[in-house]
Amino acid sequence: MPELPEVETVRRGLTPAMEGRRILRAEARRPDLRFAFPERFAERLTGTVVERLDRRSKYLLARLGSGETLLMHLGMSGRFSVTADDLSRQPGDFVYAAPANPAHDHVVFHIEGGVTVTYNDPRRFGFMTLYETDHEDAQPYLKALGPEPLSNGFSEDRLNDAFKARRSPVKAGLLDQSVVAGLGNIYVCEALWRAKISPRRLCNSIPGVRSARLAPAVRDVIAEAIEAGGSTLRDYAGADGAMGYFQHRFDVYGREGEPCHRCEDSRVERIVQSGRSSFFCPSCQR
DNA sequence: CCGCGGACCTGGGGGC
DNA sequence: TGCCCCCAGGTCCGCG
Repeated sequence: MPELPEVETVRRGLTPAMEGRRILRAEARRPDLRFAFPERFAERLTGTVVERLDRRSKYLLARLGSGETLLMHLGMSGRFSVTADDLSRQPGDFVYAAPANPAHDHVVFHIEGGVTVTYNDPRRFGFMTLYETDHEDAQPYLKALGPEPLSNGFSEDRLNDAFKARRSPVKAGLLDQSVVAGLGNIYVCEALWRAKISPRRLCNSIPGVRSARLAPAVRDVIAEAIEAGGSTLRDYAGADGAMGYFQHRFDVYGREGEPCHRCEDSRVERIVQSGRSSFFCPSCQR
């Protein structure tokens, strides 16, 4: 579920349920997700107001009145559901259906106004932690992140700098969160298709004409995916947490054996790179 | 320092 | 129907 566009979609969905509201009670129903929860986790959340809900890369950052930030990562299978007494009455408000298996409801926030936000994560690759907001520069998960793909910090020049001395395949280069933050397997495959670059091509051969195609391809696919996710918020109820409808616009991801959308005489191939599937058109991606 | 493979978990789908 | 293997949107750690 969660690359940058999905996490941004979740952020927008959770905002009306959480922002400006007090957490009356928090429950951690087990001692850990991927990692142990921090000391007194539930107690530190209880009674504080969520002043703002931010996102950095694939991390959700709840700014708390206590001076701490609650950092949340959805891993591979993390989902939030929201139930509310009154939220669903407002246009644009956001209510997720309850997830399928309550055995994996690991964290529950009881929020003022009759709102309940539940974190469900079957695989438990997600995690949550708390840190002093004033010390965010030292936060280990955030410290090494590269620029947001939609920010001014991400550009053709940025790719040139990051890739010129790098010998790994560009697929791995774009998955490196210190190069550009927030891409995952799907959007890397899609961006490389748009830029007509083979996932096997080495990073150090990207600077130049290919960076000039790749930077806008990354930006465009992320922006379009956010747009697609945002426009289908209300359809999430009862469905997979954050797919939006961008899945119907994939050009290569999950399309092994199907025709390339650019060259009709060629079919999408799947290869494995660093243990993960890469989908690409061997004809137009070089 | 870099790059890769394995580990961490559970569930769904396909093949037999 | 049951079982087994493969696959999955992420990240960290240890090895070479």
